[in-house]
Amino acid sequence: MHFLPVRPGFFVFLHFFFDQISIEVKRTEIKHALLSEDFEQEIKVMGWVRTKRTSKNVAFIALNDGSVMHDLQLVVDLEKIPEESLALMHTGASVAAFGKLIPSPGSGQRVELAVSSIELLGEANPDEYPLQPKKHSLEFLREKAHLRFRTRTFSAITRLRHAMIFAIHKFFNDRGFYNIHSPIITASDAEGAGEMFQVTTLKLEKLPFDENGEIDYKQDFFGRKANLTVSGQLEAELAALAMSKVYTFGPTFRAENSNTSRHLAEFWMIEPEVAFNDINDNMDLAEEMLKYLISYALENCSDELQFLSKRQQEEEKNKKPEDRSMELIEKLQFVLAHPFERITYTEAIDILRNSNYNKKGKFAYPIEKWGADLQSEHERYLVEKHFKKPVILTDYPREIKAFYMKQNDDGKTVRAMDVLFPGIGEIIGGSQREEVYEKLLQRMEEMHIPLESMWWFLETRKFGTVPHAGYGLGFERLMLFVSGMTNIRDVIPFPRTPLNCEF
RNA sequence: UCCUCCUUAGCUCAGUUGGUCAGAGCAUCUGACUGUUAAUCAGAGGGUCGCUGGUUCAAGUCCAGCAGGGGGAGCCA
Repeated sequence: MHFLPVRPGFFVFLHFFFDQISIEVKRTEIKHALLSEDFEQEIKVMGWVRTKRTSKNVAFIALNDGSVMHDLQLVVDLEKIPEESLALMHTGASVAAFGKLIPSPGSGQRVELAVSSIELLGEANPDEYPLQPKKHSLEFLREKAHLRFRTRTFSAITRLRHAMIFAIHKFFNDRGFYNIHSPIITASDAEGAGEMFQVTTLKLEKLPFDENGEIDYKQDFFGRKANLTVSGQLEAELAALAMSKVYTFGPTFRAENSNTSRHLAEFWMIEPEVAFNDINDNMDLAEEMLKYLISYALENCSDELQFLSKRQQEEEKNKKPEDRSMELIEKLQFVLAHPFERITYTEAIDILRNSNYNKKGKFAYPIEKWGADLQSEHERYLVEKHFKKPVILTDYPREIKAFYMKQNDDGKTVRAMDVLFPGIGEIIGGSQREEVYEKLLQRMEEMHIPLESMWWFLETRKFGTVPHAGYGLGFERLMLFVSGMTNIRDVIPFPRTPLNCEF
């Protein structure tokens, strides 16, 4: 808590000489003011006006500075401070207020600030300022991404997002993991994780060509073709095969033309990679991590979760009761209370094939034979209808999974692992990795992975190879689940999607 | 990229089978008001109904194209 380093009397003296109250006194954050028991010292708060209500003798300003969910109520006695001086303090204006905290006689807040002086820092012309003290659509706010931090919803999400970022680092740090900064720019285009953004300093309007008429990348910045990373996994593997337990947490770029509420062209991914871990250790780690993060949110962001829960219920009140989500906090506690269901792809196919949904033809893609990739509707059925809790699917057919996954002895499946969450779908994708040089090489050749650019990856299997496993967690998908939001563009400050790079 | 829906005042939305259909709430301004909680009450201003064509005596209302946005699918995290 920061209170004035001076006695009240001295401050009045100061204030007499310095009309600008913003200069001499340290600002008290609203978060701290709301918890304060000190009703003697005068404090200064600064923030943005949420609403202003005026009556004959008194005016109320709800002030927020982003430090906490709640606003501080400023009470202005209009006999001491003329109403004209409040005229420009509309919603969105920035204000510095000075006064003593007092216990609030009104309901709705414990304390409020009895304003002794107040100063407009920056006006927000209501004819132009687009945000109002009312509900705006999330679509509208996406087009006002520069201002949407000012809304309760986005300030709540921003604080929650920070808490989750912090909790991820804490989780891994507490368990002896090392954070690895995997490269953002890579020359390998072999991950097979999707279309890549190319990085170049070549002049696009004047490309250099070689004798074969091909673009001459020898003249490019790196002397070769380069891209933004689609995954830090391969580099994390290199680190894990020396440091044992590592994780990356960095931006990831996919140039897919994906237009869904679950995909971004730029997103943040957490990729732990652990030497000596097998697929079961991998599942344990994933489940422990997700539960840790959820309980961290429950313990540290209860105001935000309560607000987001109310927001979600308000949003869904027009839905049929059976289509409504489980209440947010209840949903999070439910996930904590139950072990994730762990089944193999083969078992999942059997469940789906024998389901009433399949027999009644309710699937757009009926389950017929083993080997087909599961559609979203199938994953949703397993998670939301059949098991009604998170599900970890393992041992997928090797034909539908990446080259680096550990091959099972059956010759048909690999030790892949997808964690499926209700409403989100795949929140984690991972696997035990193929550590046997010959098997990895063979699989890379079969899948036409360019070996010459992956020599370094292969060498880790040549020198001191060990079993290891890891996975990728889509950070924004975690945010969707924890916040109860439904569009991934609303849980990242500045979403990057096809045709959208405004802010 | 495919399917589907939407685009009316600053914001959220009503506008029934094409014919007083240019409306409401919030916001803004004016006034009232006992300390309010997205305050309340009364009044005022505010829109070439996304854009471009077409059908019709007549088009927010029907048709076509374009633009922007939503939801679903695929790709995946």
